[in-house]
Formats: sequence, C-alpha cells, structure tokens
Amino acid sequence: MLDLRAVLEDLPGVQRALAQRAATLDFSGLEALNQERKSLQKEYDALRFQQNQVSGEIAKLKQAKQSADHLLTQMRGVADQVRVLGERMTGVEAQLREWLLQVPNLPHASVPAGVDTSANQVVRSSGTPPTFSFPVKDHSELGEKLGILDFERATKITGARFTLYRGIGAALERALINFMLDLHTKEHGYTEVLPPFLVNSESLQGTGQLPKFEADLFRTTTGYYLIPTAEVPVTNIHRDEILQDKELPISYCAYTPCFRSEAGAAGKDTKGLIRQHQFNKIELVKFTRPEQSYEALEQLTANAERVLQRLGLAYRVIVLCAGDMGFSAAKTYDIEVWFPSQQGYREISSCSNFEDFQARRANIRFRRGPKDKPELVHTLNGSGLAVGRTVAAILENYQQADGTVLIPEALRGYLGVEKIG
RNA sequence: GGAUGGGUGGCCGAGUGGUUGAAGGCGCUAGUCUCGAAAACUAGUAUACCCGCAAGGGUAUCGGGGGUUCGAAUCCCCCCCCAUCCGCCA
Repeated sequence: MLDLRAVLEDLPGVQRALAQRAATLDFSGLEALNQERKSLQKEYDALRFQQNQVSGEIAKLKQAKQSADHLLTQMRGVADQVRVLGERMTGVEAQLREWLLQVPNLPHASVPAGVDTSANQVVRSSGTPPTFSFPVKDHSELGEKLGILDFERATKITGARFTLYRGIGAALERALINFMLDLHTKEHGYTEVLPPFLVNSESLQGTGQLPKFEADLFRTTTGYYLIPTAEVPVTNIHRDEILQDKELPISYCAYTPCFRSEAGAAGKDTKGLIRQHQFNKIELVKFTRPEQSYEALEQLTANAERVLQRLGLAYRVIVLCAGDMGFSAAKTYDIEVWFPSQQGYREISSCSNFEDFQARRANIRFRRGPKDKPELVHTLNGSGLAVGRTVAAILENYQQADGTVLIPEALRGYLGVEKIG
C-alpha cells in the first residue's frame, strides 16, 4: 500500500510511475474524497468535544448533588448525530483504503520501463549450459522412466497438476530441502522458521495477495487460506509490531509447501513439475532499515544464486521491467535456470524488494532509538529455491545417455547415492 | 466440541458507569549527585488522525465489532484469542 499523503503530494509523479507498469487507475475523486474525510473528521471531533465537555459538567453537578436535567435535555439527540457522522467517516475512510489497496507498488528508479517480458534485462549469467551427444529427454519423461515421478497416479489421487514422488525421487526432494536450509542457515546467516501453512485473510492482505488476487488462492471452509508462498506467514511474523533497531536486519528462511490455484494458467506447462497446485519451496525473507534494503536485495539474490552454483546448474539473473513485476514489488530479480529440453532458461527464483509497501499494509515498524518515532521497515523475499523446479533441472541437466541421472556433488552427502537409475 | 476463568500502555499490574490515556511498579530517556559508574532523587516516557507557521489544541484507541447511556476500560450482545478441566485426537 502506498502512503496516501505521499500520493496526494505528487499525483502526477505517482501516475507516471504507475504508467510504467501499465497500471491504469482512476485518480479522479481521490483528492475530493480525502477532503471529505478531513471535513467529516473536523465536524466529528468538534461534536465529540462538545459532548465530552457537557458530560464532564454533568458529572460535576451530580457529584455536587445538583440537578443536571437541563444539560441532559440539551444533549439528547447528540449521540445520534455523533453516530451518523462516525458512520459516514468510517465509510469514507474505508473507500480511501479500498482504493489504496488496489494500487500496486511504484517501481524503483533502477527498474527498466516496459509492459511485458520483452523489456526484461539480463543482468548476469553463470555456468555453461551442458551439451549432450544424445537426444535429451525432458524431466517428466526421465522421472517417469526412472520410476521416481508418478503424475498419473497423482491425478487419480487428486487431479491435474499434482505429483507423486517415489523412492529416490522423494528422497531427492527431501535432500534438496535440507541442503538449501543448511546452506542458508549455516553459511548465509538466516534463521530457520517453520510457519503455519494456513493463514488468515489479514496476513494475506498484509503481503498483498488480498484483496486483489483471491482467485489464485485455495480457501478452506473455515475461512483460512492455504499459503501460496511462505512469504505470507513469514512476513506476517512481525505484523503489528515495532521492532528494535538493533534487531535489524532480520533474515528468515523457511521450508513450506505452496498451494496455488493457477487460475488462468490453463494449457501452460501442463507436463511435469513446472507448474503445480502444490509444490515445495525454500523462502528467504528479510526485514531491513529503509536505507539498507537495496543492498539486502543484492545479498538475498546472491544467496539464492549460491544454491544453483553449488548444484552446478547454469543460470542467469534477470531484472524484471516495471510491467512484469508482481503487484507489491518495487524491484524484482528473477533467477532462471537452464532447461536442456527447452533449450532455454526457466524461472526458479524470484527475489523482490517491497520497500515499505508490505510494511505499511502489515504495520511492521521499527524504532531507531528510544526517543524516535516508529518508521516502517522494508521487507524483501525470494525463493531460495523452488524445490520441484530444482529437481526438474537436476534431472535434465545431469541426465546420461543411458537414461540414468548423476547426483550433483553437493547433494551426495544428503542422498547417499551418486546416481539415479 | 462442552464447562469455567481471563484478555488493560514496552512489560507487570490496579481499576465494575462520571476530569481514566488510564493508579502503582519495572523498564527506558534526560538531569542532579559522582573522578567515573552504581545507588538515590527529580522530570519525562504510546500510537494514529484533525486544526495550527509554531507553541499548542482537539478526537480516537483498555482483544475485535455492535448496543445501552448525557457519559463506557467498567453494563448488554456477537466474534477472536489465552488458561484450566472434561471429551476427542497426531
């Protein structure tokens, strides 16, 4: 959520910034709505002032055992006026908030303009895509032939876009989770957390999934939602809190499954592990002082890249253009890993700085010193990494001519074998 | 799921209709004292919004929402959460 005051101070600037991400929003009436809010508040405050004053006088008279009847008569009906004004004020405030909640974040100055993926820019590449002297198989074919991925039975158990991992395949997924968590906790200084996988709507509003993106979520009959990413529960750890300056920056990593309805993705990536309703992910989340968040974004992205380096997978880092970023992000790097079957790179991590956008929604603040006013923190997060896609990348990049798959060195200690098949 | 007791400021804790934003204590900040520190003493110490150049003033907030009343932390209703007991369960 943007700061209403800041928006009103520089409407043209905000509109220009939002135009960069192809966000069309109706700003007309915003100023008037805010004026209405102010005048209602003025009226309301004055009336309450009067009410409080007279009530105080009544109290004094009663204590002095004197009649207050004339004052009681005078105040009859005022309470109703207060109620009516209060309701109008609440209504206007709700309208303002509703409007603000629909507005995406403003892109950072370093973000390239553009409305779709064609304006994204490659920042750097690492590793060399492997070459094969035989026709490569894609990961779903490899997984099925090796008996470690069973898409058919998962469809029977649940439906499309689910996977049953089997034997060494299940163990590989688990090994990757442990490997990634160990790397981030032991070498990158993150604190591991294991959050709830169901969250309430306040949490989803805090990180920006609600109210706009309800269709992407699974909702339970109790009104809770399955998390679409650990970003939601982990960022909300500190919702409605004032952190101490010395606590910052805070770095959390978490393993969770993620659940996405994938509404609107019909026909896309229908085969394999790439696009599932349920997948595992290691998430990195940071809370920082505002002046440190861009440095933190570089660091967080580097931490995610480290996983791919250790696994020996070729990847590149993309900076997303304004129009391709998620709703809450001010700047996003996507990390894309090489997929031999597609002769191209596919997203495996997305690392974003949200600046104070989520912090304002979720009311996450910090205090520099005992006498200072609370300020909003900056929040960041990124995948470190999506586990299912990592399994897919390993299968494809480490496949051998005989259909077996070598296990990357870094994982052998976790898995206890050198190859699958 | 049933029963009972609770949710008050950064923390502990008083307060059951009338200057209560809220006693008292702790913590924190500043000052006095000290060579310095501790202790002691003194003062200050919430957040948001509105008016104002400012000084300052006003309003709201005692888990959340509604209601009663001239007036609600205090009374009533609904919801959430916590504790304990029972039931159930991994």
